[in-house]
Amino acid sequence: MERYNFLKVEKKWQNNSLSTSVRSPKAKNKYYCLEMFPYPSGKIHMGHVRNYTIGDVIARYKFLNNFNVLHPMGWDSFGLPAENASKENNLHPKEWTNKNIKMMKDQLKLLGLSIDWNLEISTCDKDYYKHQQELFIDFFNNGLISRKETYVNWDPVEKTVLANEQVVDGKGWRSGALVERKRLSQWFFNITKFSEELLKELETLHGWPDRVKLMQKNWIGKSYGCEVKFKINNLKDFIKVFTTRPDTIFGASFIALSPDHELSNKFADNNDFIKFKKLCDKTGTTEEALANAEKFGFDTNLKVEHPFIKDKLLPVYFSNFVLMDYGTGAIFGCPGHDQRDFDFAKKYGLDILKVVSDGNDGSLKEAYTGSGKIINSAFLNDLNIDEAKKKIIEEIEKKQIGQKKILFRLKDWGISRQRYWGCPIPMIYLEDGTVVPVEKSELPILLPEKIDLKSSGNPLNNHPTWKNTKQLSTGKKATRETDTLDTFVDSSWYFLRFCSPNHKDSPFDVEKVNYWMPVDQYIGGIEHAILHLLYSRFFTKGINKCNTKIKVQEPFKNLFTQGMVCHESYKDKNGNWLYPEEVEKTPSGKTFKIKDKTEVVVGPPESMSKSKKNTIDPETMIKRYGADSVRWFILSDSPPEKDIQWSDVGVSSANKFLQKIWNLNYLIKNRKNNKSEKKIEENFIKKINNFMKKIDHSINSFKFNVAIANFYEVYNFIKNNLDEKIDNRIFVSNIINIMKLLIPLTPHLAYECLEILNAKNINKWPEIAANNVEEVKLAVQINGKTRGVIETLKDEHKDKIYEKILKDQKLKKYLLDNKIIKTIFVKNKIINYIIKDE
RNA sequence: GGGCAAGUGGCGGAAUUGGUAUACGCGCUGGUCUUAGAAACCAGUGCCGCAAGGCUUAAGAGUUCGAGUCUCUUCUUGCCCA
Repeated sequence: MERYNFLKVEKKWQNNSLSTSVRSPKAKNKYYCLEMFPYPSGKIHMGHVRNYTIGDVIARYKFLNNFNVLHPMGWDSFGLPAENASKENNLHPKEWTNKNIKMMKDQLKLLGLSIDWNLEISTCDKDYYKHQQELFIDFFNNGLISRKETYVNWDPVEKTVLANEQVVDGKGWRSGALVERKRLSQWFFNITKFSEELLKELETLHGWPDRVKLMQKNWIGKSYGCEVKFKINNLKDFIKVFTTRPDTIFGASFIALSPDHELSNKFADNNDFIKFKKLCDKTGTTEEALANAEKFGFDTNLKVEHPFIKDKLLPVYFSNFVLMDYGTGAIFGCPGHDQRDFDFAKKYGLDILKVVSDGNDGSLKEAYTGSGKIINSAFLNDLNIDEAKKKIIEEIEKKQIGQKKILFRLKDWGISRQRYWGCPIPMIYLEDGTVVPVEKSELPILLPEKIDLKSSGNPLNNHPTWKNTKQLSTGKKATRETDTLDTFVDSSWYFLRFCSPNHKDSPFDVEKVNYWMPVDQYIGGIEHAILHLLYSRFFTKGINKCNTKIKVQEPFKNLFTQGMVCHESYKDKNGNWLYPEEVEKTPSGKTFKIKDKTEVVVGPPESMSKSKKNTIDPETMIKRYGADSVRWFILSDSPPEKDIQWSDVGVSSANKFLQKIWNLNYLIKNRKNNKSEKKIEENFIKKINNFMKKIDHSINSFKFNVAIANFYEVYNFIKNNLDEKIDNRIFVSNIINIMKLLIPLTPHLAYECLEILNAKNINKWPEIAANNVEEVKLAVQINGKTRGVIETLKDEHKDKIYEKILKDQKLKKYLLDNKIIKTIFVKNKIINYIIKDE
């Protein structure tokens, strides 16, 4: 017997269109299978392997089930790492990126994926970003883009603006630097115009995990509240505040304004205020940063009148925890029932009033935000919170000092980045100050080839000539926008471009988009649950608005979020991280460094990351065990939505099992034609069909680990039946069916085995009989406890079953010695006798 | 602090959705083969017990003829939001 040569076989099938294409244009139904495209960092990692293997299983499964499958791949190839790499080794970002793409593509090909490489796109390619610029102009002309001067999160290390969601714990997500507030003029996508739609249509996404929908819902954050005007004492002016807790208005003890509130103009020359404002700039702009930061304020010495308590005056402060772009930039502070207000009141010695009963009589040690009856609030007393909200809003509206208001937490999407390696924004500034888009005929606005990335500041702005231009229609002098687009823009429409990636005149061929979209199955990491998916939904809606011929409303019909690939980490005695290949384990469980035999500290399994060196290189594994083994292992060990722990033993045993399948195939090929016996054959066919049903069901419902368990079972079954009295033609044809089921998981091995068995119509999922069960195993329970199992015919009557049970030595004693009070009978499943001692 | 998941052998995990708990794999134990090891093959493997049998799905209660699955309480872990 020849040993399975995966190197030879995998190469063979990776170059055979029978096994690489999943397109069948004549098929009745289409299926768009998409995995999140990678950033070309240089090498694929195990996360990619998992993501793309899952996608490949689905694409192949659908193809074999007679779908015309679109399964493309591309590169999210703009972004900062290319600039950093360029600084380090003097390689132009474009060259660095394209070199990485080439390497990663070669690696992906080793996995044997059914990707249609003719559709490949790269977002840094001018043929891609040209169309992105066109979409930008369309969005601009349709009022979906605006320019606003706002405070932004400024990353002082990367010297760029960060979106709120790129700020984690007050630090830049990539650099880790403390984020500062800076006032800048920025381009924004007006995603908030779709707040209501983005929220509402979540309900139509039945194929999305609930938790992703919930995360988006919370992110959009619709809240009902109310605006109230507080009259400034001795002045005619009002301060308009927004609150989601109008029910606590009787507990108000101060007004807090954002440092950017319009009233701040009055203090522009006040040195103390300027100092205070500088201090505020050190706090970030995220809600989280504001909540955690120490609260401080600046007393305006102004007072406002309480609208419902006669003669009560409230002090007005500027404070660092109120955001200008949420609500009106002003709040009333109710220290008793909001922790931030509580902290502030403590610091400045302001009143802390209780207006919602917490069930205790004593004073509050922290803000009480739970439910309870309203107290100390005149006409609101004894109402619960919701009733009080309704009542007070009525009163506020009656007094004409405010009204009910719906507010969203979602903010417009700032897209300006002060970087070189991104899509140029196709806008120009005329000398008279007007800002207009360039003519579409001028597109693409190309990035300059020569660029200085080593000086600080915005590289395009530093460029000697690039920004100088003229308005095409008038010939007027103009300056180009020198910011580039956030790379999240690039990935917000690539799934649409894949439908017609080579379409020249416009971003997409409408007919093809309407045929392929929506994506039937989108697969990627949970880390994109909010941003990428929300932006993509926004883009689809925006495109819809600009081009009414596009029919798609929601881009991703079904979403699957796979778990991470984890590995334990290793540290030597000096605290340096070690790669797994630098350590060795003794059978007793000790781990030591191979180099000097010193002991190593083993950390818990965590997501693979370069910084912790707990990575396993996919290419090394593929070369050692074969792509099929790697695919098999990564599918087998855990359900795909959960984290998986990488295990060398696991891949190795996957490899052993695939060798066993190969050996079995060889045995079948050379099997002698035994005398056949009809009953045995029928039973064999029935059993195989049951296995096929299980496997089909498992793959179809994304339970790949279960599918693989089913394969082990059917393997054991076939192996034990090799010498049975089964005609060889029947034997082989059934095995061929099983091998076909193997195609989605381990395509190379499966195609090779099928070829050896002379299978016909290889790319067709076998027919699986719906229900061929004639005999069933029925559990026999006594008082709810299972006491045995009997075989019965399907749908057999319970009296017959009773007769059968009486023939069973073990079971009959329970029934004959006792009185049966009741019988619960569930057809083909259980029979339960309730008995009583006699 | 709030919300959402989840908790099953030594380990990864299964359970057709309220109906035989622990499938399948890893590991381990014994055996065959081998000069030896690796590989391969065979057998065993939830716990207690010689056995008959009993117990067991984080802990406790409840609903039900019947609960890993449904309800409540508690504990633990993870994720998201503050």
